[in-house]
Amino acid sequence: MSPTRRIARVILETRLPQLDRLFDYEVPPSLEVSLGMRVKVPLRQRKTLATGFVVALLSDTEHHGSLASVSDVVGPVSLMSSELWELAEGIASRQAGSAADVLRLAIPPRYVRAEKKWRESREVSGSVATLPPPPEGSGGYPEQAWEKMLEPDARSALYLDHGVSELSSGESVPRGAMTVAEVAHTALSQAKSLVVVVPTWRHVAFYEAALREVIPGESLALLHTDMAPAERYVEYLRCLEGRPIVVLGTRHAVYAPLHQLAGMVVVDDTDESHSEPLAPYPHTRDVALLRQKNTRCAVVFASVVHGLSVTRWSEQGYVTPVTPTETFRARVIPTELAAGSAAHQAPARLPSQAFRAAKEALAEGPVLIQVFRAGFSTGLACAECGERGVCRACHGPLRLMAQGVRPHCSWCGVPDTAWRCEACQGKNLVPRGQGIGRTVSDIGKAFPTVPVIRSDGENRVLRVSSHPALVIATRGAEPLAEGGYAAAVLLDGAAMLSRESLGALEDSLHAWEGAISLLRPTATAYLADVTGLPALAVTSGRYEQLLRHELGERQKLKLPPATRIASISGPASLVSKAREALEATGAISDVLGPVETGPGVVRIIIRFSYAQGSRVTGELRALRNKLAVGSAKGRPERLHIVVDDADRLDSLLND
DNA sequence: AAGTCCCACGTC
DNA sequence: ACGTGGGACTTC
Repeated sequence: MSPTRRIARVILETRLPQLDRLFDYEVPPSLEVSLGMRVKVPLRQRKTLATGFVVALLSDTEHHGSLASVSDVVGPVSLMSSELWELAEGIASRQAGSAADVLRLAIPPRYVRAEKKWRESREVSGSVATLPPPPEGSGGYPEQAWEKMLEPDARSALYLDHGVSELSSGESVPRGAMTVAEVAHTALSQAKSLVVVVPTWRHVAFYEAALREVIPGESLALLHTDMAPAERYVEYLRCLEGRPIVVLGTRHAVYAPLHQLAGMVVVDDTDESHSEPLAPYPHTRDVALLRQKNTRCAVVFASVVHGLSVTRWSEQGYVTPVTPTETFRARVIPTELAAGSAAHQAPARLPSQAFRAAKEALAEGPVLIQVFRAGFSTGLACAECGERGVCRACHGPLRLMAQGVRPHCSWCGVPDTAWRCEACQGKNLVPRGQGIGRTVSDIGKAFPTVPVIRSDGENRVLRVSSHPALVIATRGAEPLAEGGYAAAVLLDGAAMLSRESLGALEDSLHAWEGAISLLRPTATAYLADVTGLPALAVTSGRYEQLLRHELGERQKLKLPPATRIASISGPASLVSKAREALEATGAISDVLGPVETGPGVVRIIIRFSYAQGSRVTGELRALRNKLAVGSAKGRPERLHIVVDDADRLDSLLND
């Protein structure tokens, strides 16, 4: 045996759980193979070729038996750093999924022509961008706030300030985007890189404009899902060049391969777009946190109002709040709908006080009307007060499995025979959530002389001028008004809050505070049909008490994020095997279900503590890999596992 | 996924 | 005694 044996340890790019481990291959002398390269390797009887990434280069193997050889190199670029490999492995374990699936999210598909072009241009230009001086600080934050936030190992909850900033081009951006741009400038001035992860295309548009205002174009890379795949690949390659760079993008950007990484800024982490829709369903928040832990860089959660996860970390002292010292917040007035209205059946109408105020404000400029439109699942609510109907045993959502049948809990499957509303003791459950979309045309008719601008998911409007107009937008699609809106009316509050999702409260707070942040300092927002603690919180702009209260409730009811949770579904035999194995470890708190979700397919939900988290998900990953069977005919049988994503869990119930 | 091995069951 | 069809098993 030659002493200079070269062995490549490879993670295969395959979706098969049973191949979610490493394979060693001999490297033939004819091949230039380096760490992180994509290679072609023979698999099973040398008849099929698979691709994979080189995880390690070794001089020996632990494999007993002969090794096959790497057949070829796919491109001479090291696409996967050791850091990325470590991250992918960690996320796979955390989500009980395959490392290869995580790498598929992190590394864009290859485009040979784009890659060639990039390599040629790289040899020619080695230009170094000069950083302009820092922007005239919008101020408002403590001295050295950004330097402290970017220190190694720092974890922060940055409260973005309200308002609209105007760029030199005349375009408007949210002031928070300028704040983040200042942080980016600080990172570059330290010759380090920064990742800015935003939820949607809309955010990319605003943050790109803000960043271009303060940093050179060569120092900015974009990685978002709406761009052409070849372009995305080139941007990924630019990250690998090693020069300090700011990467702006949607959730996949959190994996951007960067050498001198100062930190990651995660914007609006409660936005549902941060939750990955592909297996193993990692959330940007969790990826960012693990990457922070692995590399000891900084992480910043930035938002106008924070959600339950960040609040929980803040309570525990795990993240440090960074708040503006001087800021403004528009006035908020809660208004009630006509007496006796029931949110679950009546279409939301404009409260008379808000109607009058909107009419007046329209003389001064644009008025925003925020509506909540559909997208939420059918469910049950108390006929008397509209409170959502939940199972008394586990607090899962109640559903009517068929017409005229007793409601069943869709988490634990137990029928609820004598339901009582926790809020008002009402006895009747009714379906809810109809007719909200109609509001839009009703309101338009009430203001016949003003232009009406609609902005929603399909019809995206980014900006409106300062001229009077009625801007009706669904939550999250609010255009930016030049100079800020003259007033805002926040409708459908009750429907948003009673939505049958665990994220309802966070979403609502975020939607409201986001809309309020778009107002002029002198303007007023009218919050319709919301009462109690939420109304108090929004009116005062102080959310801590409400969020702490909600966290306390979640603790009592054993709901995330106070506890960890995983849904396991698949063929009944596999699910019960997994259940037995998990119960035998003694590491899980309880099991809900099984519930039959299809012919022969069942689902259980397990709950477990954070302390036992890595043990449970690690075990779950091993079980999934072990129980996966490939059969030539019929669909391969495997477990489908969703970890910690209560909202995805809700949507799975609708399938 | 897909080829290989192996054992149970069937037929003469 | 010999075929064959379907499961389980393995993939460096």
